[in-house]
Amino acid sequence: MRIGELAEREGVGVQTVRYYERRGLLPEPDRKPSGYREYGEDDVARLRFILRAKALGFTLSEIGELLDLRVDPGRTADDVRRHAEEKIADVDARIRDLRRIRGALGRLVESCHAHGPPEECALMHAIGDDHEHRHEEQR
Amino acid sequence: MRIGELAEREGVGVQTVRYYERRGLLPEPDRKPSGYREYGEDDVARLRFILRAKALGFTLSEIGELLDLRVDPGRTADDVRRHAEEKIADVDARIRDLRRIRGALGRLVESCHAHGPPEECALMHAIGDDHEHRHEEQR
DNA sequence: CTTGACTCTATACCAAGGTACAGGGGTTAC
DNA sequence: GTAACCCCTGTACCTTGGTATAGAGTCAAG
Repeated sequence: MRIGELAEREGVGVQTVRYYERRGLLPEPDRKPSGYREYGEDDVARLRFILRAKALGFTLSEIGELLDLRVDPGRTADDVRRHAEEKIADVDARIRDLRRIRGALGRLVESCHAHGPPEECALMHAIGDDHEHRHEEQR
Repeated sequence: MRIGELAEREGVGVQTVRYYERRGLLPEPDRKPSGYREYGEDDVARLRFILRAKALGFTLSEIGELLDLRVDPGRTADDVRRHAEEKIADVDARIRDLRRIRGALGRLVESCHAHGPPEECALMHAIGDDHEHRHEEQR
């Protein structure tokens, strides 16, 4: 398929697809004799992964690192494993924080069910009551 | 406490704190006669919430909406409930996606434990095998 | 009573992640 | 063969979320 179809299938602009290629997130595709880029289903899957990971708060650089965990002759399995374990710790921390927010939102909805004006909200405390938190996380 | 102490306690710059105030994420604090901003523990908690939510991929605008779910005379409980339910759906979707990535990373580490070169990676499929996905999510 | 570290406002600048031309060529349908 | 519509490269521009700088006031220690 051509770039327009790929872009439309994932709901982004063609410029964005070319931008991801420049950033090294998408591989340089084969070209038709005309010079047109030619994509396959693998590219759709890869683009989809990029978009969802982005919505989860990963930067494009981090997404690049995630994608680089894939087969790459010249890297040892041990190296890949270490990187993957770092990412796992990061992902686990995000899930924990999201669950706290989720819980607080749930309680907020509960408190709104019966009585009139909304109650004091536990949202901030949900995520703030943990003092041993990673400080490098400020993107 | 003054702005410098607040900023240092959460590991950001004073400019950032003032920027959040301009964006309406932090309330305008009381001022000393000198004009210096004066902060309390509530502000620390609120700032911490903002920073963590940001690391989870929420934009500053979305964080504003989350914070606005708090007590605000003039909003009905029903209104707050509806907004909170939207946020819950969003948060649940993020947790689902993160768990998929987490699972795929876990399998990747498993595959690296015993044998030499890393195996073909299921990372993309982990997050891509679901065709009824929200398309407004492209931030 | 001055020096150094902090604060104030206002404005300018920056990086990330796109998005929009400009100028040119390919492709397909009539 | 000529519209209408795609694609190409290259460059310029935009928004978000800050960060830095300029010029001036404040505060505590010595």
